[in-house]
Amino acid sequence: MDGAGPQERAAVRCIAPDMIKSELSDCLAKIGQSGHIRHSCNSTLMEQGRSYQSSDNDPGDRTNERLAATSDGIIIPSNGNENKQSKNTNCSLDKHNTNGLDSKTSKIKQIVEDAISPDSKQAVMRILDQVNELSTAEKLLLYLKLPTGKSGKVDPLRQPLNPLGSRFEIHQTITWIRTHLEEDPDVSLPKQDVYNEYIAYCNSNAMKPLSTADFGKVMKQVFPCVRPRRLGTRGNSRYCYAGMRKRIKLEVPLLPDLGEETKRNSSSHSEDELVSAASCLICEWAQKLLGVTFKSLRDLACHLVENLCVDSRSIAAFTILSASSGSKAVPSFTPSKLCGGKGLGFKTGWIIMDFSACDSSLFQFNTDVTVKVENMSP
Amino acid sequence: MDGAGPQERAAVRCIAPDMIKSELSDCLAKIGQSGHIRHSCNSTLMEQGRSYQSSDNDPGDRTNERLAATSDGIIIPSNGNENKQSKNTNCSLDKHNTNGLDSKTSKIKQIVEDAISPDSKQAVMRILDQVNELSTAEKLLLYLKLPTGKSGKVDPLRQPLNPLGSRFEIHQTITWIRTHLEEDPDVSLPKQDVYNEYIAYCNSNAMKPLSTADFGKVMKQVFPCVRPRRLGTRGNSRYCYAGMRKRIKLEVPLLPDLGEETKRNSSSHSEDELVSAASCLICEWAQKLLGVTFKSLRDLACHLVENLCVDSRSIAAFTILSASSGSKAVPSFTPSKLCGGKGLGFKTGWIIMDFSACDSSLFQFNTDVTVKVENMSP
DNA sequence: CTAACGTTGCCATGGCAACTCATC
DNA sequence: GATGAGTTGCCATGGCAACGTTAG
Repeated sequence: MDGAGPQERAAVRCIAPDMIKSELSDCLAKIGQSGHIRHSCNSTLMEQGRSYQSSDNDPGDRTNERLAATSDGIIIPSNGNENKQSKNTNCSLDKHNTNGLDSKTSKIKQIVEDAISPDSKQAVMRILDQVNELSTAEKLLLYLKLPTGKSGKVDPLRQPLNPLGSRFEIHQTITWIRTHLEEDPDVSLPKQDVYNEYIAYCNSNAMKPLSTADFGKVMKQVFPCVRPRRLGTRGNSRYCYAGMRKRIKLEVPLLPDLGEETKRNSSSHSEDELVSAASCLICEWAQKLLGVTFKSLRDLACHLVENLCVDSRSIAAFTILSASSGSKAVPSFTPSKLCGGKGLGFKTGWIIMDFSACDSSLFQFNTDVTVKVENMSP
Repeated sequence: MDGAGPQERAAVRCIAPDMIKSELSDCLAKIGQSGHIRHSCNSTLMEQGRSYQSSDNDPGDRTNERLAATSDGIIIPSNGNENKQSKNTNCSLDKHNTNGLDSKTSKIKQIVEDAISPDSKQAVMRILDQVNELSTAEKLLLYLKLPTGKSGKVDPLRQPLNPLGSRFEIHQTITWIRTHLEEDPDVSLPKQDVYNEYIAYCNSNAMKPLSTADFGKVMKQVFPCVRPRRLGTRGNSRYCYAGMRKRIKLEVPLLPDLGEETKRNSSSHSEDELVSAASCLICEWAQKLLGVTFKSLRDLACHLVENLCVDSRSIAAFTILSASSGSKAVPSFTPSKLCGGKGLGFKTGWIIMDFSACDSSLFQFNTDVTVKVENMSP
C-alpha cells in the first residue's frame, strides 16, 4: 500500500459500499442473474458511491441528526418482511421507493445467500457475531479498515454495458472526446466551452449533438477521474472539468504553418483554410483584449511570454522565444508545464483553456496559443 | 427487526458509512477532539450518506468502470504515506483534495486507534483477518449484513451544533417551519410555494428571509425524512417536499367560522379578516378552475367530495358530507387520509398542496380546503 | 400489446455562505 | 490580526432520457 496513488486514496472515502458494488456485480455476474436484477443492483447500491464522484468534502454537520433517523441494529430486515410497508410511520419515505428498495435489497440478499455455500454463510455469521460484540470505537476502526474496492478477482477488462445506451451519437461523442481532450492535472477546461466546441464540431459534421447532460455523462465515462470544479472570481464562477486539457499533439502531417498571414479564399473547407480562419479570429480577439496588434499567432504567443501573461520560464515559452527568429515548426510544448502561471491577476496558478474565441474545433492545431491565461477578474 | 419502519429500510441503503458516521461522531465526542477535527470528520464521511438523502435510485451502470479506478486491498494507506503525493499519476485527482482527504482520514484513524485499547485493536484485527479470507460473495453478504445506523449507545439527544450557524434568522426560520409544516407521507408541497409562503411571512413580520439555499438546508434539518421529489406532468415538473403538509391543527381558539360569507372590512389585519380574504381568494380560484360558484369553502369541499375530485371515502369526506347540514365547527379531518384521490387528471394519487392562490400564511386555518387537488395536466 | 405519461437519475448552472489562504 | 478573494458544499431549478406503470 505504500505506492498508493490518488485512486487508492480516493477509495478511502467510500469504504464498504465500493466493495459492495464491486462484489455485487462480480457476484451477480457469476450467478448469472445480472440481467434479471441489473437495475435493482444499480439503483440500490450505485448511489452510495455517487457522492464522492461528483461532489466532494461535505462540510455539513447534520451527521448525527440524520443518523438519529436511521435504525440501530442489523440492517437487513428479517425475511418475509420485504413487501409489507407500514404506512403510518413518522418517517415519510415515499412508499414507491421504500417498497422498491426493500424488495430490491431483499432480492440481492436472497441471490447472494442462495449463491454461497452453507459454510460460507456460517463464516459470515461468525464474523457478524463478533462484530456485534465490538464496542463503538472498535466498530468504527473495523469499518475504517474493511477492505474495499475491487477485490482483485474482478476481471478489470469486463466492462458493463454502456449505461447511456449505444446510440450512434454516443459513440461519436466518445470518439470526439477521446480525440480532442486528454487529462492534465494542472489545467481546467470550462465545461461550457468544451460543449460549445463539441456543438460546433457536430454542426460542421452534420452530427446530432448530445444534450449537455448526456455529454457530461459521456465525459464522466471517458474520463472518470476528471472532477467538476468551479473556478473564477467571486460571482464569476465557471464550471470546469478539472484536470483536463485539449489534446494538442496530433499527427505531424496535419500541423500547418502558422507563421504566415492568414489568407481567406472562401473555397471548400480545407484544413488550411480553417486553421487560417481560426488564427485570424484568435488574433482579432487577442487584439481586442490586449490592445495590441498581432500579425500571427506566434506574435501573440511572443507577446504573452514577454509580458509575463504566461509563465515565461516554461518550455513552451522557451520554445517560442528561441524560435522567434528561427524555423517555423510548431513547438511541441506541454501546457501542463505552464502551471502556476503568474500575472494577469491569476494568483493560484490555474490555467483555464478557453474556446470562446473559436467557433470550431481547430484549436488543437494552434498549439502555441491554445493555452492562454484567461483573466477572469471582473 | 420485524417492526422496521421506513427509517430502517432506508438504512439498508447506507450500510457501513452510516455506522461510521454515527460511531465517528460518538467516538470523537468521547475523545474530546471533535472541535479539533470537526470539519475533517464531516467532509470525509458525511458525503457517503448524502446521496441517499437527496437523490435516489441511480440507474447508472458505471459501477465497474469507476471501481476499476479504485484500489484493491486494504483501504487505509500505511502510515507515513499520508502527506506525500505523486503528481505524475494518470488520475488527475485534485491535489488539494487528495491531500486533504488523505490527512483527514489518517487523522481520524489515528484518533480512533489512539483511543481504543490494545485489546480492542486486536479484536478488530482478528476480524479483519477473517474478512480478508472471505470470498467475494461472502464478503458481499457480510457487508450487506453489517450493522449500521446509530449504535444505541449514541445519546439521541446530543445534537451537533447547527451547521448553518446560529444566526437569528435561522432560528426564526426553524420556528416558522416547525409551526407551519408537518410531515405527512401522502402529500407533497411544492418547494417554491413553501418558500413563497415563508417570504410572505418574513415580509409581513419584517424578518430578513433566508435564501432559498439556506431555507432548503433548514428544511432538511428540521425534517430530515422529507425527500425532494419532482412531481407534475412531463415538462411541467415542480420540485416538491415529499411527505410534507401544511400544519393544519392550530389552537382551537384561533379557528374561525368558515361557513359564513366572507366579509371585507379593510381595517387592520385581524385573523378573521385574513381568513376571510383567503377564503374569498380560494373560492374565486376554484370557481375559475371548476366553473362552479361556491358560497363558502365548505361548499367547495362538498363539491370536491361529491364530484370525486378527492377520495370520497376518506374521513375528511365523511366529515364534510355529514356536517354539511349540521354544526359549523371546523372539521378536524386529516389530509393524509385523502391520499389516492382520483379524478381531475390526477392519476397516481399525489396531492400537492398549493399556496399559489394565497398570498399569506393563512392556509392553516382553512382546514377544509387546505388540501386541494391541483390539476397539473397542461 | 403499445403508446403515453409520470417519475426519477444524472448532468447542467446559479446563489449563498463558509472555509482557507494570501496579502496588507 | 483583519481583510479580501478563490474555492467549495449544499441547495435550488431545468433538461433529457430511461424506466415502469397505466390507459387505450
